[in-house]
Amino acid sequence: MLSQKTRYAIRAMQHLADHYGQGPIQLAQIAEAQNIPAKFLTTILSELSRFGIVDSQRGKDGGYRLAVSPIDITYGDLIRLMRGSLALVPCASRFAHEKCKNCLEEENCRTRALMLEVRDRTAELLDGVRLSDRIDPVPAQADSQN
Amino acid sequence: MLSQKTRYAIRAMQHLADHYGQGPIQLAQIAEAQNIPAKFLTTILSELSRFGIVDSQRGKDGGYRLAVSPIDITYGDLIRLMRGSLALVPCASRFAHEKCKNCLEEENCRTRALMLEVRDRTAELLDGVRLSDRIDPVPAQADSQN
DNA sequence: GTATTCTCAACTTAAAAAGTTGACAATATG
DNA sequence: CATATTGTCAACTTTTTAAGTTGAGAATAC
Repeated sequence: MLSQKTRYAIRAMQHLADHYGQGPIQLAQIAEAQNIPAKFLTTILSELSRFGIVDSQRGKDGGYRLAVSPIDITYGDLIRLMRGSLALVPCASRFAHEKCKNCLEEENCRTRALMLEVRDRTAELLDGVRLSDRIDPVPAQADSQN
Repeated sequence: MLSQKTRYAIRAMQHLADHYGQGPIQLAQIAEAQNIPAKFLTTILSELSRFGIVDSQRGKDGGYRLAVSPIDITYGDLIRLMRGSLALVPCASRFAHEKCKNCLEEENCRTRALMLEVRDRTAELLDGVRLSDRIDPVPAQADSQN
């Protein structure tokens, strides 16, 4: 599962993408529109700013804007940035590879191949959609198979 | 990421699958072979036993065995059982659907469609591999793209 | 009846996530 | 330059979840 913080970050970035080219957007406005605790958003936006993916401006009429065109930011980028990896297990991460704690040797791991496949397919999907894309919302019934 | 507990559960189940039809396997043996803290494994196996997916037998020469043929248990099943869902966000879960906390309305969520796609592709992969399958281990270099 | 093995709720500890505080730094404007 | 506005950031608190342990008990075999 994505953390709440990651989800907030995604929504904040969507908000900035939706107002791309319209000058700086204030934190308070994003917080309100996206239903994110303002003080917490502070932490998140500063982080994104340190990552270089948003620019900030202080003082009156300051705020935040994307440092990059929304066409150049994928959901995969955001998730990797915030949570470090798209993989289900540390040893299946491509960018943040790590040995799984208490595991047997990777060479004879029974699930690593599968986990790598999952991570690759996930990446394919998440890297295929950009902040500039407006995705059609899913109608409510589409998901009531349970 | 999968929790440590889920990973332990998977390995324990693999161990039982590998010894399917050979009578009950003792917890201590699984713990040792799979490098899982024995006392913690106690909790995990009891849980799996309550789920009805393993059978247990007490007393001398007791132990655990799969309650179902390993051909009828997929990795998807195990992960769903242990962590409740395969999805990245609560609202994209098919079996444990839930509203995402602090989110906007699902009807105009910008990522739900994508998240549902990810969950479906993940499920397709994870439900396509069974405990009876021996997967070829991935050679160490295959993953060194970083 | 005793040794063995699983059961399970209650507990502890540790770690991560979520969120807040408050002092400070940059900028705009009068 | 004074002041209001807005972002910065490290330190902190609180809450939640994960990880693991304890110990008394119940079933079974011999």
